[in-house]
Amino acid sequence: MPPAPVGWQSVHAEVLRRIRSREWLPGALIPNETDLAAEFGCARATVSRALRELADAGLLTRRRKAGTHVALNPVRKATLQIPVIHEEIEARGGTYGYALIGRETAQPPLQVRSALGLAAADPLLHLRALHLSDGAPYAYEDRWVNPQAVPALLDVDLERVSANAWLVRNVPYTRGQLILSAATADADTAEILRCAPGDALFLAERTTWTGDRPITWVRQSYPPGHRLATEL
Amino acid sequence: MPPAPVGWQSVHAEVLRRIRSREWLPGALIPNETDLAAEFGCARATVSRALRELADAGLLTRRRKAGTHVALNPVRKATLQIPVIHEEIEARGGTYGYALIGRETAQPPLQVRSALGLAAADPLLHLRALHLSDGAPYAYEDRWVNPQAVPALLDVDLERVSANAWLVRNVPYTRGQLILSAATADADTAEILRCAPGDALFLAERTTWTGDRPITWVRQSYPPGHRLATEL
DNA sequence: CAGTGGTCTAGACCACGGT
DNA sequence: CCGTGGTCTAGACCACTGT
Repeated sequence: MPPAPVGWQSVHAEVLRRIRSREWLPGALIPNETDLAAEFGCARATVSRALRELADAGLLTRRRKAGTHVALNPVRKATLQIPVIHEEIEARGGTYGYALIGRETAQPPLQVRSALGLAAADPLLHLRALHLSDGAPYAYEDRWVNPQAVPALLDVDLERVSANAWLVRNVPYTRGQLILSAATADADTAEILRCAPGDALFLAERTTWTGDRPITWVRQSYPPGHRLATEL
Repeated sequence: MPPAPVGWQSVHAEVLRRIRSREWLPGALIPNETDLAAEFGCARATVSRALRELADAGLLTRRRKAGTHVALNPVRKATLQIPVIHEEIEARGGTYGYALIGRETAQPPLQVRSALGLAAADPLLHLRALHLSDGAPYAYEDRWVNPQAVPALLDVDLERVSANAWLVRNVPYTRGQLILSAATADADTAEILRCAPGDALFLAERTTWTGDRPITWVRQSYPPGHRLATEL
């Protein structure tokens, strides 16, 4: 019988086991790639692949010459999926609805200007919309779009297609920022979301650029009870 | 002069450029690894590495025999860093402080029992603590620990070392869940965080297991103004 | 069945950064 | 300086899956 096949996943699993079992303590130097390859009976590239994955996951720290150490503070990384709301709702089994509340060209407030890095007070396209799940308010969306970066959006029938969906498909971004926070509902927002003024809303603010050209700033407000969950 | 050196990063960059420039449209089939390797003048493994990174990032969809396609919905993934609060505060330039508010053994509420998957009403260690930045309340922590999974924690001087820090260093977890949400502050929490009752708090609830054995459930409440930011 | 991605190998050279 | 990780190569075999 030949020896059990050694793949990078089995090396990954074994190293992970040694870390979790505290056989290799936090901060400890582990054997170098060549030695591990000899021990596991595989090529160095295979060990390299396994250790790279563990380093990406934050469990190992790797430096040339210094070697590979077990991370002192296993960085807890959580990967959030930020789906298009349309799909987020249908994934939960709801029926998606969309209502455009307002569409105008206006001067953005300071918060939006600074987030987008716009110095001049150029007017932006201001869109307000409500996403619905089974007819009930799901999220209120307050969006500012730079028309210079997305001239074609002006010709889109935003009553039928949400700006969200259209932008995702038509304007690739190269950089984006996401900020999560909480805030109490003001009277207007409460009415739109059909909750009480003062209720705690979950906010997700996204800013996106292509290169150094700002595309859009959007704040989605979720009514009480909304949860954003992820596995660690 | 030899041709410019081709590394997987340059292949990555060029493929990314073609996707963003819409040279390769969403849904389109792109050339296979062998052809791309020939085009770029490098080994197939180099192309493979580049395409794998892009697939991991959600920009490409790869299936054997079907080939590699540009993703229709570039999944917007956000990787959140969940640091130990101690470091989170010091990274912002603040001085960390910690105060234990309560420590008792008690029956957990239903929410905690179900999150941990505990059927029997075994008593858990209940810890309440306040994290401070420069003396000001930074986050209120409500934690329930399964003493059967972590007997050694009973001997730790929790006045000096936060349970958070101790657990991170001493109890590796194999599975965890993170839930982010918003809620209004009740009277007790408001007093602890020195904010007004009814203020919107940002909540982060974490549940962790080793194997199928529950370790701890913790809810950290952040006062108004707290933001969790990440790059996309 | 056959095309494509997924992986392994053995060897090589290079870049970084402790010593 | 020189050990260590980072990467590339050319070739090979395998696993999955659409046809």
